[in-house]
Amino acid sequence: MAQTAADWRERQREATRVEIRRTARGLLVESGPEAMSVSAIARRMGLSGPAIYRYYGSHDHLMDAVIAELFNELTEAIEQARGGRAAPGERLLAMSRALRSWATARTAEFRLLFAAPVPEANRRPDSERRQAGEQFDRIFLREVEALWAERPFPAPDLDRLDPALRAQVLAYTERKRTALPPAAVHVFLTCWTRLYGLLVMEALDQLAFAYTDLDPVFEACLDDISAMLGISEPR
Amino acid sequence: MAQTAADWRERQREATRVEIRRTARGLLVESGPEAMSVSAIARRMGLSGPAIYRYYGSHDHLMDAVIAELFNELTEAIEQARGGRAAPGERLLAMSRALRSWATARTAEFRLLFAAPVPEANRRPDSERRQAGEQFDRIFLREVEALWAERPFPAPDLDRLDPALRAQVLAYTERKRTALPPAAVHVFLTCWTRLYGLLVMEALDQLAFAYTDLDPVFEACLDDISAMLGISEPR
DNA sequence: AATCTGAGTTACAGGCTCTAACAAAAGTTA
DNA sequence: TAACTTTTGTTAGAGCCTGTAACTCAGATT
Repeated sequence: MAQTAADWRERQREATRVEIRRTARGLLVESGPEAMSVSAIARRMGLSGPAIYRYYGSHDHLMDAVIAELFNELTEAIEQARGGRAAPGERLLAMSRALRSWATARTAEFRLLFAAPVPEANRRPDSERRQAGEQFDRIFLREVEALWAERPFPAPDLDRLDPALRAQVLAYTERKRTALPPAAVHVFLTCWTRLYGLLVMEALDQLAFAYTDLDPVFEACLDDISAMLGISEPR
Repeated sequence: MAQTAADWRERQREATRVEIRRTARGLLVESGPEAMSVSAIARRMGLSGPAIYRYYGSHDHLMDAVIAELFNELTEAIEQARGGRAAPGERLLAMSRALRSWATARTAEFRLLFAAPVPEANRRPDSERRQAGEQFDRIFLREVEALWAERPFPAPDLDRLDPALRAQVLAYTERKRTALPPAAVHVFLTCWTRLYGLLVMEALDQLAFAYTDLDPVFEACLDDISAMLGISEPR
């Protein structure tokens, strides 16, 4: 089917949006998050400020778009790292390391994604940003499902959990429509929170009081997680 | 000794500074961190903007002062919660819960302290802010020292640690002049990072994707930590 | 009483977000 | 091709912000 002129205009429009986001990200990396101002982006693009508002209705909307794009990029990087290796355990470790590589190589971006308060906007279930975030979570969940399918790891009996916690784990299990039994979901969430927490603290420099090099700290965390998930790491 | 007029002036000055910080904090709680602008603070105090600069040289300096004050307040709240109970283990749990209570009751303030990138300023070892932060860390370390003295918890042999990690633990042990053996310091840091990470993630709403109520999650984390530190919790 | 100091003031420079009104470019149609 | 419509840019400006400069004025010192 031939392209209509409207299609072409729309493509032009999208190209400009891409350039706006690219410029914003350049400023982020060079000069920090507060440098991503509408004015500064426009200036760098050779436009005058208000022109940007033709493409993004507000600074917040622009930020959401940048964040969603980064989420997708990160997701892709991790899927790349997963590769086609046989053992799900190894894949999971590779993915975790890829996540951290991304976080340390792109600290400014990582902070934007994870080390900033999740704003109201992200609560809207239809927001592009939220979608991107959820897809990101999912790739880890899927991998743990594969791991469980291949060789179930020890999961504590749900009855031993605090009822309030159990209810939330059940709700999450339901929501995500995962094949994993709730007890395993609980283990997954525990691991995930731990990994995630460490990376966020690192990104915020909040661990500088004790550590200067977090490589071995992260590896120790991975050891813990491997133990919980019954992954025997080839040392 | 009688007070000189200069003393009185200095007291006035300090009183004004206190009011500035109090006003800033009010704005923080009511309208978020970005509401703590010099202008807004002055406006609310019935002053004109530049007056504030007589008391704090820049917005950043003012923020540092607010943060240092909050650190001290938090430290005091935790020392309060420690109380005089006999068992160091119970004291540690009480302190941890007090920390979380403070974090959840005063989310905006907690975010300011822990969930924002540690700026350069905090690297200056003489900064009031850094001092306050270090004193905060110390109270937990001191308590673990007491715990260790009373009943040493199992600590893994240092030789089993990654050399890079071991070096950092040794350096930290040295720096803090603690009586704790390095192996125990490592356990302490692991526990602390875990607790800390969970609270920061909660404060940033980064766990909302899975949990709505973090009370039981936190308690589960405390269970883990108790196990590592050999604290038998009375259930 | 004259002077000095410190705390406040206004004015302003330069940044930001975002709206309003207008100009120019580009595509559409008679 | 000429006239019309839509889209994309422009400038002007309101109203925030941080921070500096220059001024006023009250209170303490000499």
